[in-house]
Amino acid sequence: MKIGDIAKRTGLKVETVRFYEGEGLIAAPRRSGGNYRLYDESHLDRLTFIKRSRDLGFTLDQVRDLLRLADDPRGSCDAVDEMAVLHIAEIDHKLAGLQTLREEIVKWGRCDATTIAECRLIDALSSRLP
Amino acid sequence: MKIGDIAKRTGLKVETVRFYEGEGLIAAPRRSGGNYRLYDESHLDRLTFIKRSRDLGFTLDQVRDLLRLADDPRGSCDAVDEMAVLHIAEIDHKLAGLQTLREEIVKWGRCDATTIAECRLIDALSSRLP
DNA sequence: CTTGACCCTCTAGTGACATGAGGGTGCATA
DNA sequence: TATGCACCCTCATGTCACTAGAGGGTCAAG
Repeated sequence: MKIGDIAKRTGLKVETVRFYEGEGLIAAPRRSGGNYRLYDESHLDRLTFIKRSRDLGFTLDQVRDLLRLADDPRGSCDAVDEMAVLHIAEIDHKLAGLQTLREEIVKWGRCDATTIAECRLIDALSSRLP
Repeated sequence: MKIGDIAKRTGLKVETVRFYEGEGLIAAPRRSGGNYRLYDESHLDRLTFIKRSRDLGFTLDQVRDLLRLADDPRGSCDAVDEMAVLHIAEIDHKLAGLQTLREEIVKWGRCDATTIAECRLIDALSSRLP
């Protein structure tokens, strides 16, 4: 598999795959005569793991941790569990923040004024902080 | 007002205030004999506006637009309105994404396995993409 | 007169890539 | 054989919105 193929199969961009290699998240693959990267199924598995973890919102550092844990089949599952729980807490925090924010904006309602001078949105933004 | 005072009153960090000046979001204030920045109420207003906009999730470029609009009291309010609507749409998109993500993680349930080899979380992450 | 809180400029780092320059490879078609 | 085209390579730099640090200066209180 060339880098374009594996990118397509994982849903990553070509540049991102190279970036992950530079970051040490995946091993450098062998090269073709023309110096092209050649990947096999093990790379596909690893990149899939990374892609899914990233899609779930884990940072690259967290992905590094998950990979280390996943690489030891006899290790304990507890650490993974803990990461998931913490991650959910973070997501809930973000959800709450976005909800509040949405309500804030909706609260302005549609601005029926015609000029900026009477615009409620601009008004709300201009008001001094409490 | 010195930079520390205005930072406290706006809820911004000192470095952020200087950063906004460098970015041209606020005018450079006059200086004291000792080369300290000295701010007045107009700076306070503008920084408050920026801070509130940022808290609501607008990017600095959007803040720039909002400032330009706010600076013309006779201008039309429509553009501001449109930005708010677009912004809400973006927020809804993010909310939906986070919800899905949360469900994904919760779906794994608590991992009652003891070793990584049986861990459902690791399993879910390893599975090939559809 | 010294201490400590505050201020200054300038540079570099963060996360997770994206973009572009300037070139090489490999295969099909004219 | 030449040529076009899609794909690949490395290396450098840009993105966003700050944040941190080095190395210094200012100012009021005790």
